[in-house]
Amino acid sequence: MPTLPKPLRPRKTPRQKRSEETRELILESAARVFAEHGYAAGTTNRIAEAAGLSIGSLYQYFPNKDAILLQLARRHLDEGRLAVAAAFAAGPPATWRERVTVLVDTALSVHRGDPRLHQVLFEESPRPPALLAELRALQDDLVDRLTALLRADAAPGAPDPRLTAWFLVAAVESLTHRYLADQPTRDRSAFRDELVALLTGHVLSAGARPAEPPA
Amino acid sequence: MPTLPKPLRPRKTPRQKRSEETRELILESAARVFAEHGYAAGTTNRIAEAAGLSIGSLYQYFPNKDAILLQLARRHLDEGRLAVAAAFAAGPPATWRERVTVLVDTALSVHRGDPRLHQVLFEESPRPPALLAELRALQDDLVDRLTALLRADAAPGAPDPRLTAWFLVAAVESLTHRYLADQPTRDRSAFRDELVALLTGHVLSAGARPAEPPA
Amino acid sequence: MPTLPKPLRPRKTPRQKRSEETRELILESAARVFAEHGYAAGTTNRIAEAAGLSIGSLYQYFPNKDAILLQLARRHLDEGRLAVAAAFAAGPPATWRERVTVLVDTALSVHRGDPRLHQVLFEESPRPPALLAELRALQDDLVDRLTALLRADAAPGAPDPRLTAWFLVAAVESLTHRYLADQPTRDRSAFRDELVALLTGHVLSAGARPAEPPA
Amino acid sequence: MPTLPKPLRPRKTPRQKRSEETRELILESAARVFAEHGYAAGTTNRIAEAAGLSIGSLYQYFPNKDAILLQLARRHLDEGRLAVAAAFAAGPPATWRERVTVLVDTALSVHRGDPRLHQVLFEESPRPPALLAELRALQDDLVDRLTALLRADAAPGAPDPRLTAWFLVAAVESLTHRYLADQPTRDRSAFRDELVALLTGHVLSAGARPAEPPA
DNA sequence: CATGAATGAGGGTTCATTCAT
DNA sequence: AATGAATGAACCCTCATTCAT
Repeated sequence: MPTLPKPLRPRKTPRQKRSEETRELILESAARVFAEHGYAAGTTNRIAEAAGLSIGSLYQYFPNKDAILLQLARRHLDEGRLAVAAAFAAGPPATWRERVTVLVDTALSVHRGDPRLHQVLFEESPRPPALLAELRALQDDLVDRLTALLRADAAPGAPDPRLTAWFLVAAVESLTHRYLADQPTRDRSAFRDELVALLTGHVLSAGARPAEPPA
Repeated sequence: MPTLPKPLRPRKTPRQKRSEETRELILESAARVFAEHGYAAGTTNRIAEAAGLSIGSLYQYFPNKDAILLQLARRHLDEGRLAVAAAFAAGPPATWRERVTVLVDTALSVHRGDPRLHQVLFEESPRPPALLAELRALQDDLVDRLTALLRADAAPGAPDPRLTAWFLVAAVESLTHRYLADQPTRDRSAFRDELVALLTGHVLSAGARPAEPPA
Repeated sequence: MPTLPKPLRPRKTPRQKRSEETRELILESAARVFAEHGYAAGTTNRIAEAAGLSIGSLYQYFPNKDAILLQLARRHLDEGRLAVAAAFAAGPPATWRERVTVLVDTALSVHRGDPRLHQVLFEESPRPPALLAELRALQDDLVDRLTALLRADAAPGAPDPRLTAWFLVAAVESLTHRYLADQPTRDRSAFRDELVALLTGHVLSAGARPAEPPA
Repeated sequence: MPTLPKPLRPRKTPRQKRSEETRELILESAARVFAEHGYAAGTTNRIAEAAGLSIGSLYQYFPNKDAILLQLARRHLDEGRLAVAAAFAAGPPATWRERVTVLVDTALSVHRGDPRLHQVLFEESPRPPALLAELRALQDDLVDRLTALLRADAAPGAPDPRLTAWFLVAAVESLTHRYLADQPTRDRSAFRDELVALLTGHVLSAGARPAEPPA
């Protein structure tokens, strides 16, 4: 297609796109503001200001403060869902060490953004029941998958595999979260290795057949 | 009511004591209110009402809302400090299984009160830097003690004992907290046993001399 | 009981009474403000200012703007109910001229306050269904009473007495209202006489037995 | 010609026919929106949307919200003026029954459109003094005409004919309005007949020579 | 002329805090 | 000390109006 003469070239930033960008801008600003100030002090005016917009403009993109929050939360959730799906896309890895590693790496990548924001979104803010349900569903799905794997490998007399699976999921999430907030060591890979070791060891000793190459 | 003749007037009621009781009453009410409503919706009026006092009286015992919060937080901290001190009072227990068990039980007992209140106090509310520092100091103290013990037992080539100690502390706290919020099983002792097993196993395999009586 | 020394005499303006006075003050101010500015522009801030109170104080007496409005409206309604009840307390007057006169005088006294306020309360503002129902019930009650009287006197072939009763009620209210807003003559009694003549004549010619002393 | 106050001057002289149509479209949409939502909630955005225009376009046809309202109000007034003029074009009808019938029918046809809109325009909205003056002028004109007719027929000792004329006008308008809002009977002609009877009877008994052909 | 994103004053309401009694 | 009425800054949100494209 020949380049049109300048005055006839279609305008850039068509409406749709421009609008989408502003929404994005607001969400990013809101993420920063909520992370820094928490939910209650994360005022819509502050968000608008952080986005370089007037308060009126903000309300042309979101019907109210909680809608911004909800959108932010759903994104985090979707990211998590995607990560879990990706991790199990081609079937679970063969060894528990690998499985745990995938979990840990996924958690690290999902939480990288900002642990404080995560906290505000999922603990401090008013969470509509639908969101809570989604959050729990996501966690339960992961626990279910891991429970199934544990059962497949279970030695007789092993403890409740569902509880063990819960420990895996909870430990990965909680400790990753805490690490990012606490930073006990600057060396992230040391944290990663220790967490993988902690959980792999536990799963194996908890009765899973050590279908692993000897360490 | 006619004024009683001076000699019969009851001996000046220990003002101090009465005062102290009112402070206590306010703190307890505040704990309930914050746990139920969160920080922002935990209004001073609600607290006063819960305490059966007028708002004016409340402000005669605390200069402002955050002072109530701070006091509450410091108490939790003190409780923790006390628990740690008690656990290590007569020297640490002999085996790692026992040491971990003490940690877990302590955490369970400290958090039993109300995990939501704990969250409000240490995550949702505006925490003055001084409080944050104390919180961190308490945790660091515990990490220090455990690091020392780990070093004493360390096999050559073991991973950074400070990181391992951090894992112990963080895992105990985070998972206890999460358990109380999540309740994956009603059976608290199952949770306890699994957590003890998880951490004991890890410490030992992380290089601590298995100076333990065979399980 | 002996007179107590001055400083010990019980304080005047006990809590209850003072509070009641403030409520009253707010309602009066609101009436003025609504009458002058209408519903939308009758802002709570303006009302507070008119009452010489801060906005915060206003909200200690009423939970929101519409509660003030509702209270005002109910008062008007109660006044109306009372007036109707009073008018018919000892049975209706004997002649239609007297009956109509009572209606007109009642309407004049009820509307004397401020016809614009009446309008704002019952036409311009968001009226909760319950209020509308009360309003209609009041009117229907009056129409019912008059219908019964008309039926008692009805000549054969008279028009629908319910419609005639409705005309009586509607005309008294509407024209009184309009008179007060319009003031076509300063002489209120001229208005009164003409309205009484208008309606009495109509009722009689509409078929009611002229059980009246010949004019 | 004196310069109009700026905000009320039409923004441009519509030269184009298309332009005139768009103005019309906006006015119709505004009428619907005001009638449905009232003045305050009848937002310019809603009007623009109802007209299928952008808010920007709306402001190219009217300088502000109140200009739309004013135009709408003036139209109603013009309609009324026209109706009055038409009714009296070939001289007033011969009998008072006919005269009153014309008044009532005119009122019914003028208000048929939408009584709620009428209310919004003339009672709920901020009415510029100029509009109020026009409204009153229109009413006064009608009252004047009727007063003249009454005087022509007046028996000695009749009450103030101006007041009687005012009653005629006010009753026709108010009761028509109220009937349309209240609908005490579905049968419009019953209402019409009763109103005509009410007013005719009054005029005659108020002293007008009964120069009527026997009904 | 059309569009619709942007603006910001202003409205209802809450709540920590003060102060007269 | 106790009381609770009073205060007003600050919050969320709406809407008439403007302006760059």
